[in-house]
Amino acid sequence: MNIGQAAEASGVSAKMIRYYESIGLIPKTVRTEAGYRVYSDKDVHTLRFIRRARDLGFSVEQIADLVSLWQDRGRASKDVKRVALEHVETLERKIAELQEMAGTLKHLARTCHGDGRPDCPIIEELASDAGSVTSRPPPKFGTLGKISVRE
Amino acid sequence: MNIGQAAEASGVSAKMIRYYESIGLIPKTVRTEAGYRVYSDKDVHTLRFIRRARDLGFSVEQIADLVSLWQDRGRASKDVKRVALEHVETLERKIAELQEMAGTLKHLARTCHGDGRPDCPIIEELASDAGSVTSRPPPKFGTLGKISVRE
DNA sequence: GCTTGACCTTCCCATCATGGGAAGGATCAC
DNA sequence: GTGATCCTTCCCATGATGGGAAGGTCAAGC
Repeated sequence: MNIGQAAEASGVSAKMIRYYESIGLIPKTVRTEAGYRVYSDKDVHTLRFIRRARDLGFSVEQIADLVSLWQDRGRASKDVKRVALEHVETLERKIAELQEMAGTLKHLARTCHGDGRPDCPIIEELASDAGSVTSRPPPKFGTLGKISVRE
Repeated sequence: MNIGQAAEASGVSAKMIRYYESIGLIPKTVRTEAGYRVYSDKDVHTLRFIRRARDLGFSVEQIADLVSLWQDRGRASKDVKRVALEHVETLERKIAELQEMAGTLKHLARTCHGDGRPDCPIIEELASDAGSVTSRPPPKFGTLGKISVRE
């Protein structure tokens, strides 16, 4: 099977399959004489595993752990559980951070007329001289990076 | 005031101040003869405004809107409110997405012994042949990008 | 006046996962 | 054999941020 079919079957784009190969997440495939990558059903299975883990928000690094645990038949389930629960914690920290942003904004928006007049508590809060706009200001040297909410 | 002092006073790093200037979010500053950027208290005020908006998760693009609304004394508060509420919606979509991931994982983790034995529902779910791991699979051609949960 | 350290400048690189696209070769269906 | 569709590699872009190098500037202390 060529890369396009493997992509179709696994839900991982051809571009990403090549990328995963380049960073060593998946091994280099067999090639045809012409240099085309060739995939087996087993490879597709692995790719699907990876896609599911991505859908759950695991980083490529964590996925590498998960894949090797998956392929280690003697693994201890606690090792898998640990990876999963650590990720849950990360997710929950992010959720809390986003919720604080959304909460602050909703509160400000509630107090804003939202009509044709110029006075607006939202702008005023952003422009205020006081410390921080969030209740717990993001620690300058904290462990949490900026949250990305790009679409 | 030099860039370092402006950074200190505003909470925006010197690196980011230069970046914001380079992309046109803030205007080019006056320079000393030696080429050093010079900032006024008003500039610092603007930078602090920007930092607060960043803390609330607004993108640089949205911040550009907010800054120009801020500086437009005749703005309609509804224009500010719209930007804010659109961002709240984005935040809430992200929150829901992260919550779904966390929920799925917590459920799987609950059913995993987490001991020395190898059998693990988490891995099994990732490796399963069924469709998607999340209840509503991320639409392949949807409007929502991948969620970033990097730290 | 000269040295030293702290500051500033620009420029390039890295992140992380992903896609776009170009240039060129391979394969396949007709 | 020809055109369409695939594949290859390579480079670039995203978004906000930091790291760091190479070199210029400035102020304080001697």
